[in-house]
This record gives sequence, C-alpha cells and structure tokens, in this order.
Amino acid sequence: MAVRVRIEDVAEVAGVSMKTVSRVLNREPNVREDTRLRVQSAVDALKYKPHPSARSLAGHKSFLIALLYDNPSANYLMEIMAGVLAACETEQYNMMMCPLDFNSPNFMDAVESMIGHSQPDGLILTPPITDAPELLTRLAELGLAFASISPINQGTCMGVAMNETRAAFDMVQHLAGLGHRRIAHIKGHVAHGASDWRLNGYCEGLEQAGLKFDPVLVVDGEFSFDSGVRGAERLLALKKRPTAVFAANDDMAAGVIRVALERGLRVPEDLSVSGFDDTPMSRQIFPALTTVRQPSRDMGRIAALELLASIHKREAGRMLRVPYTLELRRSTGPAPA
Amino acid sequence: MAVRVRIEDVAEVAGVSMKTVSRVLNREPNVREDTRLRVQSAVDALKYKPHPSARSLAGHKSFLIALLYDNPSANYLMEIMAGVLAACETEQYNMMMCPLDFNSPNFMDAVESMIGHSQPDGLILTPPITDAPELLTRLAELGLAFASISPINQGTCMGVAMNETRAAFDMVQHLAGLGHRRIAHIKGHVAHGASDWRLNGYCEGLEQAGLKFDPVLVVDGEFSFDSGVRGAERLLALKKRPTAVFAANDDMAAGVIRVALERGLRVPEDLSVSGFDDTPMSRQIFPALTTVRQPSRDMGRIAALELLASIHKREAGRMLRVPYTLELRRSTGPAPA
DNA sequence: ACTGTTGATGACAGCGCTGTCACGTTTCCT
DNA sequence: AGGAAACGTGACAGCGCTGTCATCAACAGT
Repeated sequence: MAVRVRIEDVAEVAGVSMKTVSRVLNREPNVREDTRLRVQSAVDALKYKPHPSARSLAGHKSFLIALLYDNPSANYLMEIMAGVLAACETEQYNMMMCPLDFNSPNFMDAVESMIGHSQPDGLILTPPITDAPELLTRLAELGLAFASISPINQGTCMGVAMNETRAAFDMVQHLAGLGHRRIAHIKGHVAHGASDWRLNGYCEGLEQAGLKFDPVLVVDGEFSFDSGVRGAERLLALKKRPTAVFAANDDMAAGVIRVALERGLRVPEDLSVSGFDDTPMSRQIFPALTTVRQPSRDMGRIAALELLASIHKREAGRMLRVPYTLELRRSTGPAPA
Repeated sequence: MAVRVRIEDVAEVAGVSMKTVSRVLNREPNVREDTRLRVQSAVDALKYKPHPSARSLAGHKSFLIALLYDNPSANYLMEIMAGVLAACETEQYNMMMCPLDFNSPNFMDAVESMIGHSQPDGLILTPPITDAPELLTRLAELGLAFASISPINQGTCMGVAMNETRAAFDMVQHLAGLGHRRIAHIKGHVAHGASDWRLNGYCEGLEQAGLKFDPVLVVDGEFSFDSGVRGAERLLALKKRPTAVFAANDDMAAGVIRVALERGLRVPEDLSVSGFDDTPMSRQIFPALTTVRQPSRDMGRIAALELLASIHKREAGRMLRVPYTLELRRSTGPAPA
C-alpha cells in the first residue's frame, strides 16, 4: 500500500503552512483567492485525501450520521438509505445503519450504546422511531441534532414529511369517482403516525364524497401482508361486502388481492383494491396495484441535507414537505353495477 | 453533553497505566488475570467507550469494512447487510454501504475514491462486483482484504457461497417428479455467475430425469420482473408450450405468473412456476411461489466474520459453504394430463 | 502620521489512543 | 545456583489533523 499523502506534503508543495491547507479544505474564510487556488492544485496533483480519523480527533466531530430504523420494509429503507447516502457523499460525511428494536425494553440502552461507541454528529430518525418521546428528550439533553422522516409531531422538529392525509383523501376520491359506495379501509400499525393520517384522509374522503363512515368497513392491520390477509378475510365475509378496499399500505393491499383471488373474486371487476407506498411489488403483482407514490429517496436526501446544514450552522433546521403522486393502475376500476 | 471518559481516567481508577488498559481492551496477551479484572471493572464502572477515531489514528486501522454492491434487490441487500452488521457488532467494527455502478466507466475510480476517503480495513463484495477482474487485481496490489459472497471463482478467494447448481438441480427434480416433461428455464443476468450455475443445474436436472435439453425452452432474462414477463411471453407463445417454468429468480417467476394469469392460464393447474431466492414477495403473490431459499443473512454474517478474522490474523480466510432449502409452495403442481 | 481594525497566514499544542521499547520480575533450563 | 528466556507493566512518542493564538500586512478613520 502506497504511503499516505499528508497535509504537510500538500502544504510543502503549495508553499504554505498546514493550517492554510486545512483552511482551504474546510472552506474556512480568510484565505486569499490565489492561495486557495495554489493549495487546491497541490491537493489535486497529490490526490490528497484527508485522514478521516485525524480530522475527527482534532476537530471534535465524527463526520458521521446514523440512520435509525425499525422497519420491516426493505424497499422503503433502501430508498431512504440511498437518499441519505447521496447527501452524505456531497457533504463528505459517512452514514451508519442502526437497526433497532423499537419495542424492546432495551431500546434506549441500545441507542445510548450506539451513540457512545460511534459518536455520530447527528441522527436520522425513521418511523416509528421518530415518535419515541424518551428518545427525543434524551437527544435534547445530549444536544445531539436529528432529522425526522414522517414524524407524528411535525411542529417541533426538523425533517421531512408528506401530506399523507391529503394523499389518502385523494385515493378515496378516486374510488368514489369510480362509483364505489362501500369503500373499506385496512388500518396501518398503531405505532405509526402514518396509520392515523391515512385513516383520517379516508374519513375526510368519505365525507367529501357524501358517503357515511361505517365502522364495520374499517379493520385493524399492522402493515404486514398477513395482516392484510386477515383484514380482507373479515371484510369479504361481510354480508354486505365492500366493492373497494383502500389498504394503508401496499403489502396489506397485496394480501387483499390474494384473498380476493382465492375466493374467486375478480380484481378490479368485483373488487377494487388500492394501497399506499408504491413498492416495486405493487407493479409486479397481478393486477398491478393502484397506490400512492411516496418519494422516499428524496425524503432521505432532503432530511440528511437539512440535518447536515443544521450541524454546520449550529441552528435548528426546518420541517420540509415533499409531494406525492397517485399511481393509478389496474387494481381499481368502476364499481360493479 | 457530558465530558468524555478517557482511557487515562480508567487507568487511574484501576491503578495501572493507560497502556495496560489498552491491552485489556484489545485483548492483548501478557496481562495478569487479576489486573485484567481490575481494569475491566473500572471500565464498567466508568462506562468507558474508547474513542473510535483516536483508536484508528494511533492504531493505523479504521475499524471499518465496506459493503460494495450494485444490486437492485432491496431484500437481498438488506439481508446481507443485516448479517454483516451483526458480525460487525460483535467485533466492534463499523460497516459502510457503498452503492456502485458496476457498468459505469468510472467504476474503478469510484472504488478508489471510496477507499481513499474511508480507508476501510476490508471489503465485502456482492455479485456481480465479486467478479470484476480489474477490481480484484487492484485490491491485491493494495493488500486490501476482501470477502466475496457468491463469487464465480470460488477457488481463489475468501468468502461464502451456496451450491446453487445443486439447488437448481433439485428444483428441476421436483418438477420432473411432478410429471413435467417440458420444463422451461428463464436465465438470469449474464453478468452474474449465479445465472450460469442455475442454468447448469437446470441442464443436469433434465439429464438426471431423462429429459433432453431443448434450446427453445431456454430464454434470456436479466433477473428483473420485466425480463420475466418478456421471457414468459415467448415461452407461452410456443406451439408446444412448456408445462413448467423454472425462472432463475423470484422476480422473473413473478413475471411468468403475471403473464400466465393474464392469458387465462391457471397456476399451477395449467402451468407450474418456480423461482429462486425466496424473496418476501414470493410468499405474497398468488399463488405463493415454489422457490429456493438462500440464507442471505447468514451469508452476510459469515462473510463478515471470516473477513474480520482474516484481518486480525493477517492471513487468508476460507471459502465457506451454506446450505439451501427448497420451499415448496402453491405455484408448482402435477403436470396437466 | 498614528492608532484601530480587519484580513491572511503560520507556529504549535494537543485531540485520545496504540506502537515501541525499556525495565523489573518471574520462570525455566542446565 | 546462575544465566536465559518469558512475562507483566509503564513511559513516552507520535498517528494526522484542527483549534487557538500570535504575527504581520493592509487599510480605514481621525
């Protein structure tokens, strides 16, 4: 392995002190333009890369942000992660993945331990970890910056979110527009704020369409395929069956389609089904699923950029909004006569 | 934020020198048992965590391994990642994710840049990055350790693999055992060794069953759902249709099922379909897919453990084997009469 | 012209740890 | 018993950077 180029070598080539090179590298002020250029070309010529550990040690920063998650959806997570990674790349930061068990009694210990070991400069929180009061309190105590993705309480923190209520509202409008009068809903996991938003959007959508809320048509779910299957079994066993089911996510919607097909119902002729999230699977099942596309990758990137900006400027960041889109596919159609 | 506990503080409490604490922490030899215990209890009492950057800087190690990938399958990657992460946790290492574009002309530059910036102590390679000769050569030059997951050339490197040929063979046996005589295959992406292994297993399986290889029944694919759709369209348009399709992965198998259902064929009554990988989706589509389960998480963990062991011992690691299992589900059944 | 302020730069300590080497003590061998 | 080897421990330098402070030049205001 070739000997490492150090900042001293760059300084010598550029004819300045180490400290000036350091200033250029860290975009600090008070460097003359020609000096900056001279240093920059020395850096390029030597292909110099600062040693991350030395930077961290001397600068009291880890150049690390941690992505905390407890989410079974690989696709969602990979998208968020890709976005965070993209942001880190431009900002010369590193990202570490932190799988956690949100319901474990050792949840806080696990977080503390990870923070103690890795010393991240900031955290990205994903649902449902966004909504652990104990964690938020502790982070405030530690003075550790964090950005939340789709947190329940969007008033008080930095991060990114989508208007999920509005998206669910639009979805119900879509179904009502196709003539459906008995539109069911399978709720998401209780620990997730998204479940409430989507349920609220469902209710508001019904109201807007002049349909009255029927508690029989709303069943519990927990975002898993199996819970979608169970929900569908209850809904399709009703004497007055719904003609459309809006599931709070795609996995559950897939469960509904499965049950419908098993019972000999045609989708969408006999039953329309829609989901939420636009997972890759939603395009692969038959029929392809009508769903709400959430720009997860952008959300990851935006949350990370905002977090990093707030770390640099040492001030609170904003809560940003991203748009959704309805993906109308084959699983929804006109209500049966 | 509380003031950091340093190794010096631990040394003072334990009544030894910093260096002895360091020895205990790094499990170095030549420390008396009672000294070790005394130090350990001081560490526990103070909740001391070594500063990672200081360790790296002084010890000329980064305590970092990088997971390189260019793989569209989120599930596969998350499983591998979870395994690697688990291994890292026990060994006090960190992992960084490195998405790469294997086909980009800048592939090597991207790798070099990442290595330069992050200085990992080792790499985990996933297909198809396992098989880039230029990369392997360069890593040898750099003396950088790496473990490969399912590489084509398993003779010369450390890592982990499964007998995919044998698994494909078994799958074809399963289909032949159900009475199928016209068994088709949709190949995987040409850049992946797995495609060849699975094709070979298919051929061997046919031979074992006394069926002769028919080139018409083997079509190209590239592991994507869409390529499965295209393959199925070709196969199902044949005058003498196959009664079973063994796709080289689950996504393509899902594509086959989609096309079959669209054409009014029943699965498995009219067409049996099987895949490979056991993605979560394989259980969620209708009918649930017969497939080969690959213990990806274990593979990630084993590869990482072997890599870390080889880094510590400074010697070459082994190529390890993991077992597969056939998951027989509803998408395969007796051949039509 | 004289002081005060800002800008541009460098000297140097020190971040928290490990590698190296030196030293005293114990154990082993003949 | 005497020397060699192994063991257990500590002192201290230094890993490659950045923070702090000192320094000097340039320029503004009186």
